[in-house]
Amino acid sequence: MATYTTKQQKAVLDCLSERADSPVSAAAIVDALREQGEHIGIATVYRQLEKLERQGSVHKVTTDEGAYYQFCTHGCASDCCLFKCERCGRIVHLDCHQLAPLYEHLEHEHGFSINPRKTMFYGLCRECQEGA
Amino acid sequence: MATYTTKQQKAVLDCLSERADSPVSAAAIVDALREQGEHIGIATVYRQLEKLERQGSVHKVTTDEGAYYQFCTHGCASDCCLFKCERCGRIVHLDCHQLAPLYEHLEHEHGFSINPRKTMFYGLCRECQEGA
DNA sequence: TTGCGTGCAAAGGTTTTGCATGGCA
DNA sequence: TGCCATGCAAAACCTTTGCACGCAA
Repeated sequence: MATYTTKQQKAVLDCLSERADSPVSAAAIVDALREQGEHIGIATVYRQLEKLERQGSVHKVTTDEGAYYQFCTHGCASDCCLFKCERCGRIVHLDCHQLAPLYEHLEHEHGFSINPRKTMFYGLCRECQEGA
Repeated sequence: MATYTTKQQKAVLDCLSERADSPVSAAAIVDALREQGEHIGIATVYRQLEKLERQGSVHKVTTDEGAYYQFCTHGCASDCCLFKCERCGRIVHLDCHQLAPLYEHLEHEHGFSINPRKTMFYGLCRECQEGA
């Protein structure tokens, strides 16, 4: 199956790569592109996101507020995860050298091989803890 | 505000407690109760789940396939998390003594206080790894 | 009897799908 | 020119809400 390069395709990918490492929702992509004067149907955005996810350029992460997509610059090695603040809703990409040994332990002792790209920690970020 | 004890309320709670520690969707609760001959509207189930969540007897967890609710027998201390297999969809409650030090590290070194009740690891369970 | 809880249906939000048209190769 | 990609609208889900009625206290 051949695959064409369209301007919509490029627009979605550009939009994500400009926001590398910060997850964006499909609706936010449509809004961002509209501000640049590009009108793209949300169905197209979803279809492009699915395609980008299949080819591995973009990661889909699921939260308590719907799906987010992120263009990942680094290789998403075994020492990262995602964190979402339950108060402010911010999602951050968290790198921590202590994750790798944990993931290894979970794999060898518990039989679960972890996908760091989707793994999501919930809690409160520093700012929201202070404000609480 | 007074609160009444209804048979629907009891049915939802019983259904969850029979499946303690394994997350169940709202639709699954309706189905399970129907099999017992109890017809309960899904709106009622959602309303009961919300109430149970507010009073802390039930935890709501969000996955890539919608919300699940679980009756938690133990205190959900700082050494647990949830794991969902990306292949078979099974969700398990994972207790691991290595989680507590990680959560502490994330709190003190990264400023994120973790909520183990909602934190969700994704990956492959042992069975699905072998079958892959 | 009072008013909370229920059921049904409708509404809301997000994501997917069908179909005719547009545009890349 | 072929056929993949797009856009729009409709459909499909999941979850919430409105409203009249039922039922616990």
